[in-house]
Amino acid sequence: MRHRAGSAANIVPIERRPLHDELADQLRRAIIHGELRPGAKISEKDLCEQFGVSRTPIRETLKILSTEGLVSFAQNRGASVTEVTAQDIMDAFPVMGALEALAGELACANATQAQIDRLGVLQSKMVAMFKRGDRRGYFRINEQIHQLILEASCNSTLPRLIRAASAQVRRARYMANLSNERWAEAIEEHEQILKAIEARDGKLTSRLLRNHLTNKLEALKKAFLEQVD
Amino acid sequence: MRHRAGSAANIVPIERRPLHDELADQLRRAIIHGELRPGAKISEKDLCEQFGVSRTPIRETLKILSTEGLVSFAQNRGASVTEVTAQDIMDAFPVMGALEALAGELACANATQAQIDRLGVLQSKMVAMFKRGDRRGYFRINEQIHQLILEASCNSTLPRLIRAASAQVRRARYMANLSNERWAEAIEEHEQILKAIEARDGKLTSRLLRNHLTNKLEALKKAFLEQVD
DNA sequence: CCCTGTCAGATTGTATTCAAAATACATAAT
DNA sequence: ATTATGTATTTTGAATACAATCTGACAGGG
Repeated sequence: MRHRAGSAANIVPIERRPLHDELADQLRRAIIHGELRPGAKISEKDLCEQFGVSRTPIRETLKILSTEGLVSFAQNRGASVTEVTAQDIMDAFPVMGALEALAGELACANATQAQIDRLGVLQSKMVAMFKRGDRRGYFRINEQIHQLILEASCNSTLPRLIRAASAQVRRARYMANLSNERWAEAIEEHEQILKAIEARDGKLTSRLLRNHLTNKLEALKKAFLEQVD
Repeated sequence: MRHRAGSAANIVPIERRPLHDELADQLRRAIIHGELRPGAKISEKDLCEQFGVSRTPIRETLKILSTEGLVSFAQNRGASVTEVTAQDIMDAFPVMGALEALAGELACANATQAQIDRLGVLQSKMVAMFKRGDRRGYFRINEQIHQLILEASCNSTLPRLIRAASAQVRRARYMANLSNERWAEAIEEHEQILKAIEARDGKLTSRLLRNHLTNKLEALKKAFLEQVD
């Protein structure tokens, strides 16, 4: 627990985030989930009406998302959701792979035992989700695992970068379904990764994570080819 | 020549960049060069007066730099130049190393022969700068080389990410001087990297680039320890 | 003397307004 | 009919205006 205020229970620090922050989260989510389609024009006026705010925070938000690569600007012609070609998505995977591999390697060196234990717990939860066939739950735990590895890496640069790269990869998830075979494979890969981290074998962890991303991409390619509807 | 307008000579498309673009470039440079010190408060009003623009584009610019990690915001307390601890800078190097290594590996697979030839030319120029003792010129060519490798990698995600990571690394350059010994070493390393790319040996290129960054960091650490003034 | 509370001034966050450019539409010319 | 030109409308880019929050000084009480 981070804050303590007297003996009162459930005192939680009130937080009032700036509008651009809140807006960025919502728009980011909408883009990643595909609710805003690639290439779709983003009208500032429309957004103002939807969110009930003025153009200033909207414009600041769009600048942020633009830097993150989710939104593109055309001179005097406003913003649009960045188009992603299949190539763009494929490009994102090796980069993500390199970064996650590094995170894993560093985590082997820097993780606390508590963090490694927690990884084990999450892994079990994830397997439970798999057995239950709960895809949404699986993805949630999966993200928590990657997040924990990231934290354990104790590197201040990685989070920002991975965040910047992951958006495209996460977009991909919403464009093609996870096949059952691939799902089982992924679970198995995670099992190995966990073992490698527990053994604090940096090189192995690194290689496994890179392969994990490569396999993810291969599965995605296949799913795309089959899903020509 | 990209445009042709009748027979008139030297007709060049006029370009008017948005203010936030121009501003971002200038502020980014100022921060990287250390003209704006880490931790320094950034007053919007002051910037308005300095640049002769209103607060709107200034604020958009600050949001951009904030996403890039160069500027930090405190709730209702405005922006300041992001503090970098020695640890932060050290953290940036392995990340940068992983990304550059990937860029090199991909470049080996995807570079055109023309690009590789051009790398050779740049390498010669860089050696010339070294022999002349022209540090500024050296850094300029050095950046062009890394830029070219990046282009040759034909990956759409890498440029944005490397850009995001490189700022910290480039900041470091302005905080400690390049020793003559390290300079000579770096030239030699570049020579090897070039050879590996010419041989299109992806694995080797990758390893050399990662080491290059590691050595850069080691040299930096040493320079810092000596420079206790 | 230190702590607390209040208030003026300054600064940031957001809304509104003004200006410039792009699009849409109507009209004229070939 | 089709292209080109001129005008109106819309939308973006930037500036200004207003509101909320913070800073710091100072007064009064413990």
